[in-house]
Amino acid sequence: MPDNDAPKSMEDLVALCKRRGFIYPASEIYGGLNGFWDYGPLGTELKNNLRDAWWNDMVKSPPVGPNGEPLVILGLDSSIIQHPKVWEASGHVGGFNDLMVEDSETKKRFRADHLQGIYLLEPAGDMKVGEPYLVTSLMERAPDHTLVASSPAEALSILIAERKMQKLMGIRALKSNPLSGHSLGKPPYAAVWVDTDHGSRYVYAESVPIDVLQSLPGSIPSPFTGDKGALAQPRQFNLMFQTYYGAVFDEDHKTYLRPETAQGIFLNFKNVVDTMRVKVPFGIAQIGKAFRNEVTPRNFIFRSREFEQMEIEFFCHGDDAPMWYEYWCEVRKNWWQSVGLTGDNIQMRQHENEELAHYAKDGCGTFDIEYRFPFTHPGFGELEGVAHRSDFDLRQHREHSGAKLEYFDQERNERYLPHVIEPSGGLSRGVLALLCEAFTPTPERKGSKYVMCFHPRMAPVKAAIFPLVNKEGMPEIARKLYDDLRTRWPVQFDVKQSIGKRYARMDEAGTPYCFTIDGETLEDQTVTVRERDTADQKRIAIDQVARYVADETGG
RNA sequence: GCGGGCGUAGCUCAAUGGUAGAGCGCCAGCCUUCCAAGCUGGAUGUUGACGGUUCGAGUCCGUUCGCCCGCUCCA
Repeated sequence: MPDNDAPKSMEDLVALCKRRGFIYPASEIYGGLNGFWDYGPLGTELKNNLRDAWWNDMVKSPPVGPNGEPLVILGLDSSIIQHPKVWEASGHVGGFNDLMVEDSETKKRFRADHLQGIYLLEPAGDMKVGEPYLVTSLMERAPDHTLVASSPAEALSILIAERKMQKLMGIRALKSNPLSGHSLGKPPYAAVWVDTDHGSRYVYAESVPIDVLQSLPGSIPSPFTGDKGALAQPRQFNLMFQTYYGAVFDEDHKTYLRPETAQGIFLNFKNVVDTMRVKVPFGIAQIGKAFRNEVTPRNFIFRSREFEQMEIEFFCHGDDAPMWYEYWCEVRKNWWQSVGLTGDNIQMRQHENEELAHYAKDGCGTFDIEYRFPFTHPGFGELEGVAHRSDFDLRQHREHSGAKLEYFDQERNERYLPHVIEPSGGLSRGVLALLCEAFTPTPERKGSKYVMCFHPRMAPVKAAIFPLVNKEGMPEIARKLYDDLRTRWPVQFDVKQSIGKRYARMDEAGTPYCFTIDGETLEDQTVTVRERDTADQKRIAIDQVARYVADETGG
């Protein structure tokens, strides 16, 4: 079984994935494309198995709810390309078209051109000319030792009002009205003549130039905390893939590839309610591709630019949201364990307030289900987030589209926007977690260097059928067994080379069972079952093989 | 995005500026009665890409793409 104490080698895993047809670098013959990967034959089977298990367990046969009744979860498959206004309503467009600066402590962002500083024109004490000491921005009011304003003039008027600020700058008196203040050349938008401990001088405010932000990020205090050194380099956050619909590339037809599948569900909430005879609480589920221009794609398929999500939006009354939130955290963790992620490698983690996404601010929080990947070891990486999105999305779409999205609850005799609990899992990341969990070096075993210990339900190939030797009627019997099994499962038939080599090949593919026809089969109609993880063998009747595979693989 | 390392056969790696090779794997045949056994034969390369220097570049120089590590980042 996997040794969970030591991190496994990602390099070796990536090599095995390519060698055995799980995952290839995308566009490899052209040199590859950063942030994209292709699934090979075995990887596709693996991903399909994980996807089908989710769809079966969440949609076709959903879990039982707190009241003992099975939940109602309905499937959906919405467009990857949606109306451009969707992404304005969802909040994805707003913050990400301009250069943004992020405070690494609070995770808050502001537009770089909204960052404004108040400068001294002459040295005063420790302060130097041209270096920003107090910083303002358009963001909401910050802790008391920084200024927040929508314009330099406003910043200065706050400076006038706030005696503490004056103290920080060594200002004893303001001599002129800043709002009628001096023009000081290239655009100090406002200035004020002040008395300080070191004499009289100008103070003025202007946007902090981009090159100053880039060269001196450590010297600029954060507008949120006033701390220096917390601001990251300003950068363009073009998170979404732009595209155009229609044959003409015209700005009116610009839209985006979806960065999450969730919005398609919100767009169809009303359709589903109107057509499917459902009552709140219920869920809508969707599996599909999503696209994000990640700043730094890395760690194999963990952060790629094209990936696949498995999302449920579970609609409920706001009062019941905390209960459903707890419920889904439990259901989803159990599910990941059921597909083979067990032990200490999986954990739940509550988000801190600062890291909550924009849509989750008002909810009861976000739980991450995390997996200890080799590249995060001993830390963990996100596999799924269970978030309370409150009624944020339906409210946004109601405002932007004008559609009536309220739900009328007959039992409560109340019209309301449902709240949403969102278990949002990464299918691609799930595949990676399955690969990492299964990947087991076996230096002690003579046969194979690696075994992929997949849960039998997830294994891309369920079984292999071998004649022990390629003669004496064995291949014919093996072939008949193979023909029988292949209509129900992905199985392989192999007569070539030594039996040990064939077992070893199946170990690397993660095939859980090998059935071998040997001399004894000819006498008593039994075959050996060779188990992947232990290499143990036992005999079963040849006519029981199909039942054995069905029992062991859950199908 | 920054710094460092690395790109040669499917994989792991050789090859003073002078004819691109080995092992493993793969394929075929033989052999083989349970864990990459053995024998024989075979296929496989735009040396990541583009340009430059040179009589001649896998090797030197420049650019670019990709991968790995550390920062950074990851609404």
